[in-house]
Amino acid sequence: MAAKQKELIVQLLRSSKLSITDTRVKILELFMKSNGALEHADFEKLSGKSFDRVTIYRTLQTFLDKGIVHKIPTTDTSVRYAICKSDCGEHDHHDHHVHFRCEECGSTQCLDETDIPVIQLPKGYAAHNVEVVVSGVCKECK
Amino acid sequence: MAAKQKELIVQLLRSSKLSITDTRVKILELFMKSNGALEHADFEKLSGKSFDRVTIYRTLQTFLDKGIVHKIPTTDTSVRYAICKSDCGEHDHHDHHVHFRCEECGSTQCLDETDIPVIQLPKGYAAHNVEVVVSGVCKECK
DNA sequence: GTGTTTTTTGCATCATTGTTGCATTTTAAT
DNA sequence: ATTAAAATGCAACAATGATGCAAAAAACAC
Repeated sequence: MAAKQKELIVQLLRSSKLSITDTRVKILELFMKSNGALEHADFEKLSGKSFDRVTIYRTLQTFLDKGIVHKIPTTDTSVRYAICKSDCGEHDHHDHHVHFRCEECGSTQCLDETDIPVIQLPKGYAAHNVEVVVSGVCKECK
Repeated sequence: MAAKQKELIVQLLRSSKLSITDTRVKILELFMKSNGALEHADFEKLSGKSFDRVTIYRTLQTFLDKGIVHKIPTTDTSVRYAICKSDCGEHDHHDHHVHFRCEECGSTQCLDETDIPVIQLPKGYAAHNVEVVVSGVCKECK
């Protein structure tokens, strides 16, 4: 089980041409364990303070650069990251799914099955990426 | 012109049961002058440093509480505010339009004419609010 | 208008978040 | 096992935001 997951993580890092380090493996484990988005503070808590703040920042930035994770828009100063399930490459990164923020439990989830609609913009605007964040009550809290 | 705008601002503050102060009037003027979203740092710059940082924070929070402005989601730590054009009340606040973030000039605009689509969520989820942020190139930068 | 009460502001202080430079450690490659 | 490259931890710093409290300004009553 855990060994299998570790193997997956190693593969993922290899295919992104990243060295295998404790921090990276641990952070990816945390991503896979949680079914929602995580923010920086979560990693400090969940990892049991074993990693330096700065290392976590740099690790998340590296994962972003490589398209392993993506950011989710928020209306506050928090920065939330979710792991990319599908076809996010290093250079052409798009999230083709909706993000859901539960007002009860505060969790943020990726609704992978829910496609984002096509938005008809006014003349003169060119769209590269569309982010949809729905807030409400999730199925666990209902 | 300017007198007329001032009058509008006073009316707006009165109808929200807020006292008329220099800071509030100035910040609302800046909102009306700019056709996009503003963040805290903008007010410090645009107002010519004449107001205290804390006062600006508190003023924006007050406007949020009263439904005069709303926040726009971002993927970084910045918090962007836009003035509510339409039917945002104190308790039932919804933005029924799309936000556009230009990758060239960095501005964020409200596309008041562009309605947000209805999102079909998975079973068990209840939606209260939907935020759509499109990024790309705006008509000024094209 | 004047005086009083309430609200707002400015300042000092503190907490949190994120960044950078550099020495040390770890990983990868030979 | 040795060496070169990359990642980490630490110290220091900057930016953002919050809170308590005294001074100033606005609103209200007269």
